[in-house]
Amino acid sequence: MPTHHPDLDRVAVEDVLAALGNPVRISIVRELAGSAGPRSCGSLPIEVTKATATHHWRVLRESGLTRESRSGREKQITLRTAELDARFPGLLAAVLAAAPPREP
Amino acid sequence: MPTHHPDLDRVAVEDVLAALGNPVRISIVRELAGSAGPRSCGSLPIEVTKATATHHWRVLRESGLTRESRSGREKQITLRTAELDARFPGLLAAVLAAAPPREP
DNA sequence: ACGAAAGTACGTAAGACATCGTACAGTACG
DNA sequence: CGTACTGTACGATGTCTTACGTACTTTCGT
Repeated sequence: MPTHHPDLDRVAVEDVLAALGNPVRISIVRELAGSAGPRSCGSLPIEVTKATATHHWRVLRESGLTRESRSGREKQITLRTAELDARFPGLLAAVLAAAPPREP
Repeated sequence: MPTHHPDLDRVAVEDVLAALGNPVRISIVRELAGSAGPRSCGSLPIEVTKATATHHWRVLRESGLTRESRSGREKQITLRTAELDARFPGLLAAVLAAAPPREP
């Protein structure tokens, strides 16, 4: 079964938002956005176990945010930046531009 | 205990996204955005029971998306549009501009 | 004062979600 | 070939979410 990547035209914005509405996943997305181009999964700074990471990668992929591919034993993951901006103009940029919350 | 509205500077973007990542809530937000100004809760087209609606209104309020007030026995609810745009520039606009998914 | 209306509080149930450990599969390298 | 490495599959578990019914509070009309 080849890995499935949804057609963005069929994705609802609330599903993208739900995928982004998780601290682990948004940190992955920020990391991917920080380095234009594919990134090997192993190089992502992740604070959960491998099994949990796999789960989050799948949620991101199924929501249409990322694209996955395989090279050797490593998985590569990319943000679908251009496609996302065509489907939801300005959304990803606005999310990525968000300043962190004030602490106290 | 007066109703609490968070200071948006202390809100993390992923919490706003999580609040928006639900079909009932995003439809409330779209409705509020469609009519600039406060809206009485009873006038919102909602497809859940009153108890569930109360739950969603609270999630929206606690995430910083809406402001609530009381007039008589009716509750008024507003989108914190300007504040949100100052804290997360372009985010709400991008979300609201999203086209619905293609059906088939 | 009484009854209807608008929400809320509370308890509860079903389902989704995040997380992990362990076992497994595929690939690379010696 | 055997071992190490990368990630997946599966199953378990605890927590969070969504949803509801019912009972209650407050407020408005009459």
